[in-house]
Amino acid sequence: MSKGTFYITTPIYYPSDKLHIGHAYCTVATDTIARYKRMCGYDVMFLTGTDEHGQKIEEKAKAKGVTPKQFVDNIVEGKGGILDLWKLMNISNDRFIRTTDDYHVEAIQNIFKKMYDKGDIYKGSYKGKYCTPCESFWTESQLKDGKCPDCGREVHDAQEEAYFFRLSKYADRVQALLETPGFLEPASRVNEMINNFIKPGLEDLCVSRTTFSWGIPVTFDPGHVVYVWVDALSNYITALGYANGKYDDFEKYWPAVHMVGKEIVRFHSIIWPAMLMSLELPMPKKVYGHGWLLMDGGKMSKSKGNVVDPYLLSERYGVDSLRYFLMRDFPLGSDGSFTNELLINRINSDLANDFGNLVSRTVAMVLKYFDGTLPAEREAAPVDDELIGMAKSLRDIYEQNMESYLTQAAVLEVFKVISRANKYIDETAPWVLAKDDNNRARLATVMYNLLETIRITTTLLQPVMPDSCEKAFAQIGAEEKDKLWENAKTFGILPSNVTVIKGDTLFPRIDLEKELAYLEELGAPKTQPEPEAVPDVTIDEFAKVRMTVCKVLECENVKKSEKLLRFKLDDGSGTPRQIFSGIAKFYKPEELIGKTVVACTNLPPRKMMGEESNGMLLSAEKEGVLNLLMLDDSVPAGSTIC
RNA sequence: CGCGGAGUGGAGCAGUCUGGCAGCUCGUCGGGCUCAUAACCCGAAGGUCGUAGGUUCAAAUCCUGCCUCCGCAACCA
Repeated sequence: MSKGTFYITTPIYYPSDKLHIGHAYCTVATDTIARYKRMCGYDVMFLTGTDEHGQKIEEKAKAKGVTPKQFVDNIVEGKGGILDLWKLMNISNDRFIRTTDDYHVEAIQNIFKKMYDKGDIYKGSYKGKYCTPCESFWTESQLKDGKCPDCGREVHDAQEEAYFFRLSKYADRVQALLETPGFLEPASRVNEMINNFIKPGLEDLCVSRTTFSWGIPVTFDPGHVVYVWVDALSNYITALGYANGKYDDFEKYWPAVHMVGKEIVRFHSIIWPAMLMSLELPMPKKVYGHGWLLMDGGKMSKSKGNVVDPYLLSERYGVDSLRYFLMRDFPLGSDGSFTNELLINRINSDLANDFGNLVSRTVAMVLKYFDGTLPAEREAAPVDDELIGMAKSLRDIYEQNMESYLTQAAVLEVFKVISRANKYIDETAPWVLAKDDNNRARLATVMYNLLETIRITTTLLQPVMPDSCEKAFAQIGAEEKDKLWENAKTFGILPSNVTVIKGDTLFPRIDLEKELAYLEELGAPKTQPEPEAVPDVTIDEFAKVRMTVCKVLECENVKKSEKLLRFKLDDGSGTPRQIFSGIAKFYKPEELIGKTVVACTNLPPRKMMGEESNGMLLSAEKEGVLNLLMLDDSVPAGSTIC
């Protein structure tokens, strides 16, 4: 029965925070494809996991006063954590990899060594470009006007050593791979990758760090830890047992289909293939860059307070409803906007009104007219043909779409048939047939055709809504064999004397107004990041901050920047001080000239839009609106705040 | 001239490659039905396809300019 193996992966997520609906979207899409492939008879390996190393987690853990491992353990395995979320959302991953797992660590060390021995990883010594305050080093091309891209300060020749991967060596082969039809989808990403990254020239990639320790140590050079690329991307092969003894599935499942967000297409379609080339392994079968869910037209982000909690939505409206919405409303390859209203409308119209209600009314009629069990007699009519025809041809259309990762279109086709079935009920008017006993055979035929249509559509909806389909099957009296893919293109699989069973409402209707009000109320506090505990500051620490009263001498917009204003200030020192401030949205430059403002003047200089900013103007902020702190003009420039 | 995406009835989208009566879902209005989850079925209204020009017998579709929105990048100390 097995058609062979199929290996599909999600990205491994970075557990520095709770996951949001965007992560859930990607994972549900991958899960749907994995379930579809299993249904078709493939031996599927579906992998997801977490990428747990790196500076950011090290810092977050430190701020919380726990070890990095404790920190990620809590986010991954803790209550309401990532594992809980995937369990709740019915994600059918076969394996879950954490980059802190022993076998992965071991494998990475082996892989690193292997690439080093081959000469594809070499120890580099910089000509320069180290930023001491940031403790970061940069490649020549990363520098902004020759200065640190992070803080804008001067960099100096660094004697820092680091390991590099010869990415440049594989540029031509990577380009050829990118141009291979079907490798990177949607195809529009191909040009983006080639134009932005390949054509300007690939530079060798720094693959080790010495500036933080939360990572996998380089075995032959303590002090270095493996940086994200090798560590994270390799998960796709280490999870199969490559270069480690934990599993032995590499030969069986590799190569993979990688589902990734469009922001990380670059790493998966350029760096990862180059690494595989170095390891002399086969290329991934496909990299699919899916779009993003946008909130009210904008990107989802914590700072915008528009992060949607998949946990909350799943629990309130049902996992399958959420899964269905994600697969139905968004074309996989492009962005889509997420709103609560769309979600609820979709659940009501498609799931409650069309699908759920079809099952409900059909089962109710079989119960009412035949006490639940159909008699064997049949009487066909021409009106049956269109419905039966659509139901029989549905599987092929569905398959075609699913094979092209057009999950949205596949689901849409299923619902066309569901709609047709609802129309069929009107056309045949079973309640009229039921009035005359002579119509028994005809009535039974109508009921049977409906049950069969439900069986086929439910079969095909299983990858998206596994639990609900199970419930629907139970109601129409389907047995295991009736749920199979092999039987989804045949009409007449249910026994002619099938018995239906009344069940609970599959998808209860949702009161739109009420729920929107509820979500809004809940959303406000819920989407705000938990207020970080504000640590106490000693008077000594506070005294370190030097705040100086300044008069605005000049103020102008910075060209090509929508946020920045450039200020020349009289800080009482005699030489004008230049400060940039991101308040262009709230003030016109001319209205600020001559005003008395306050600046923090002992911050290190910072490079902004190519120029130096020497300090920070103080503003009052609430809900994203900034008000520049202005003093009475009688306060002289150069006064300090104390 | 940094890179890219998008502007189509009230909302969300398809159609643009390969010109040929402007389509889908939701919403609104009218009707039908009573098996069903106030559901289902039928019908109607509603669009100068962002804008200005060009090519053509014919443009949402091809070409040129412009406007607006969004994402990346940058930046928001």
